[in-house]
Amino acid sequence: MRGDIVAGNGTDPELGTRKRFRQGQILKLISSENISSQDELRRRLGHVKLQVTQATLSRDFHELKVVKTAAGYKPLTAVSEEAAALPPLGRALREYLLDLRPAANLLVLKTPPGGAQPLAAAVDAERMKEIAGTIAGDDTILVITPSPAARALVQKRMEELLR
Amino acid sequence: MRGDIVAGNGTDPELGTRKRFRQGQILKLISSENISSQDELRRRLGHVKLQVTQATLSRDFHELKVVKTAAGYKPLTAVSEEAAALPPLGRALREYLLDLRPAANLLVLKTPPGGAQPLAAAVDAERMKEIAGTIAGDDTILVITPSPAARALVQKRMEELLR
DNA sequence: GAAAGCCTCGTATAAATATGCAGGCTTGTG
DNA sequence: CACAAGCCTGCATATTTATACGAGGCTTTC
Repeated sequence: MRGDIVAGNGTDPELGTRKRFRQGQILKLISSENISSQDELRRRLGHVKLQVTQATLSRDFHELKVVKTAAGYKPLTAVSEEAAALPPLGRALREYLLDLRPAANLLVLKTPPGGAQPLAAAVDAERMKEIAGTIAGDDTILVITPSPAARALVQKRMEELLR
Repeated sequence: MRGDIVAGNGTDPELGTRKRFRQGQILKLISSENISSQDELRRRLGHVKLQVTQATLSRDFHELKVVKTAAGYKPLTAVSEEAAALPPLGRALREYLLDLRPAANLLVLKTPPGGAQPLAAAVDAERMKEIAGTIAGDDTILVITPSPAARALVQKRMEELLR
């Protein structure tokens, strides 16, 4: 027996209308203004005659699939959810690469112990035509290209993937 | 003078290498396993000989633009960031629509007071060929279509946008 | 029309995340 | 070498978010 004044469906003429309206306002506010917390949003909604608690907004965000990003709250559509994942090689490089050294037509990649095999596999999987082949030990990979020019190209691509 | 044992750059052979490696592992872990908090992630990283605090992971997430979604942590690429926004009509409907009533070849939309004009503008902007025209008052919009069939189509589309 | 099932939502609080501060590294620079 | 600057990070804690619980309203069912 803690709460006293409770809401129910409030003054709803139709079922769930208040909620839907509020969620619409939420989407509008987060896309226009720069809101930095659910509590701030709660205060803004007050201006529009919508009184709710932070808890409700947390639930709304969940339903609307709104996430908090460095640049404010964003609705996450099905589309954008899929797009979220690094390409294999990019991920492998980030994961394992410690050093990348050019040597004429060769590229020497250093990894932590045991990292060479998996990273080499990712490089191979990329099937870059500039790569003649790879040899991987325990913490070192030799990437062999036909020429220094090709090597430069491969190197550039890897550096971009690391960004 | 609170902390005693502090990390600095640790055993880094190269500057910032440890950090990069850790961030790679983070991306790998969050994409494969189902991690539900930064602290859980911290424990997982322990298995791979990476000792860090939750605070550091929070900072890593920020740098990697990783956000927390209902379905785990996701890296937010530039691409997916753009995709985040509802189409105008969908947003307007969510924002204003209280009720949607069919009537022969007409569709009556109810909004909160003052909502009719903006919503009607969004409907007009959509330029659906099944819509002959709209008339908006203060809290009601009349959408006029040539036939009941066209009306059904428009209605269906709006309901989908609301879903 | 009472019971059961469902929503929606507030309260209180637990859980998760972000951050101010300080210290250890490393890298210049005079 | 001493000193300053910049980084990465831990610690402690402030801030933010999620949730267990229960209330009240609505609808459906017998």
